[in-house]
Amino acid sequence: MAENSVPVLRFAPSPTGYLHIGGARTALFNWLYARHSGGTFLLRIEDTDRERSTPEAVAAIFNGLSWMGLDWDGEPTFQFARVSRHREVAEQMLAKGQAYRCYATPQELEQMRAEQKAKGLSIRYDGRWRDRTPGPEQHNMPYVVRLKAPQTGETIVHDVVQGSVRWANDQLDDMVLLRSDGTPTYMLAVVVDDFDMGVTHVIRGVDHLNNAARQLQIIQAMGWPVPVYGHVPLIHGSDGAKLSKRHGALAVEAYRDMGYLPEAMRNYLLRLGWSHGDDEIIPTEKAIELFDLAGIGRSAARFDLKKLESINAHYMREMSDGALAGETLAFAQRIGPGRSFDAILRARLAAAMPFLKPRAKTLVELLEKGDFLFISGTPAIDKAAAAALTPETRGWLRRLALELEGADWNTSAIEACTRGFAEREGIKLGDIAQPLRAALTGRTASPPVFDVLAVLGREEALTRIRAQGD
RNA sequence: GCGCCCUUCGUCUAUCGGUUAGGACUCAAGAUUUUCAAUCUUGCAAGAGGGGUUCGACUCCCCUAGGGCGCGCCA
Repeated sequence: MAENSVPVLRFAPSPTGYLHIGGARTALFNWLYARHSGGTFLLRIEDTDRERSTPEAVAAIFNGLSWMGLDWDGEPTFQFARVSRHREVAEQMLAKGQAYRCYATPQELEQMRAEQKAKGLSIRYDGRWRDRTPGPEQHNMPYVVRLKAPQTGETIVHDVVQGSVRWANDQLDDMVLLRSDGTPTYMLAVVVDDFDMGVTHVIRGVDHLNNAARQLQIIQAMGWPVPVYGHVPLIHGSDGAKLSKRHGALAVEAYRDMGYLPEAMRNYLLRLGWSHGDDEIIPTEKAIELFDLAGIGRSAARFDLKKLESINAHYMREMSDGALAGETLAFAQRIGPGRSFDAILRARLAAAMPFLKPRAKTLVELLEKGDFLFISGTPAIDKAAAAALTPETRGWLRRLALELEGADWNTSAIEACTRGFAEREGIKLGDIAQPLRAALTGRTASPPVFDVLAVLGREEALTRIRAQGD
């Protein structure tokens, strides 16, 4: 194991779809460890499956990682561009007798598997061409190159999260290295690329644990250094089943559009499977400082939107008013193209932020709760708010507006004025506060009314109150 | 079917043989309050089952059950 060198980590997704939650966490762990250890974080696009790889998916991966704030070092590697190198390694193995040509046809193999299944045997290649020399009838026939894997003994993967996992070699068959069209398989490509890129730590999902054994056999055949392996548990849906489309949002960009902050996402994903004592809120900077491979747990975690929400709410409250306002506006413009905000609206939002942000768990909710800020004139009055506007309360509003005209326009002055009004009218503050809130926001729940008055400004506020005054 | 992995409150987790099994989310109650939040306080809630090992097991071993992953000329 390359212990003395600077760690080289990589994230190697195949571009066949969006960047999903599980991939994002794998990328996060790799990134955190690289940043923690002063190592390198590389990105490799595994696009050897020409059928399923798309440029859109490549873009989605770039965008997803960028949104997550996971920056990679150097230019991304595209695996397909390296096929000749992969082939070269396969040829070397062939020359050294560590691989062999197999002329079995797909149909033949299919039949073999069917027979194995019928007999209740485990399904694996039976090595029919392992020690067979091709005869004249094989001349010009298509063949694949297979690894001549050891048949006795065992292959042991020393994994930093799973421990030492061992397979009896007779459980592992001779895998295909080169397809009949001369292109490399994933197993070969991964090993060759990791070696060429100097990858020292392979951190990925447990779904690759079995692959690690097979890849290790190739590495051993080539006499290459063995990377440190770490196979992290998968993320499941809230029902405990494998995360799939029926669980709804899988793409990280979907969470961006639901109004989650990348920092919150990082914190949440980090805690899914990794812990540091009782720490829950771990900002990225702290995470880089603390992250270690030893802290990764072994069991699968369920995705819990409520907790993500809670963490997101925390980071929103922590963010400075100006920064959050900027974030919110940018978000609003992205999800609602064409929506623009003039300087007055921007200023209003920033001013309202201190009492708006503790009331929202996502940017979407923030925008929704603050919608009364973005309109000019009378807000739409909802049903409950309408009930607060009776002939009697409308009368109060009309008279209050008169008094407010002369008040200083800041929260405490407005409050003092209103309290004085209530006292003179012989009513409780709450009696006037609710109709006032209804007139200003169209709702019965809102930030403190006096703050709303202050933020809206004298003109706008009085217009709304007068509109509801009888 | 075969191989490998996993199993502490509903969820994420702490515990690295000796704790009243801790924290967080959720939920409930209370405090605060012009509403709703935020905040604070309190509460509900867990070692899958069965065997061992040990003076003593959530922790170590075995079995069972449940769940997951893999078994392609996909990655």
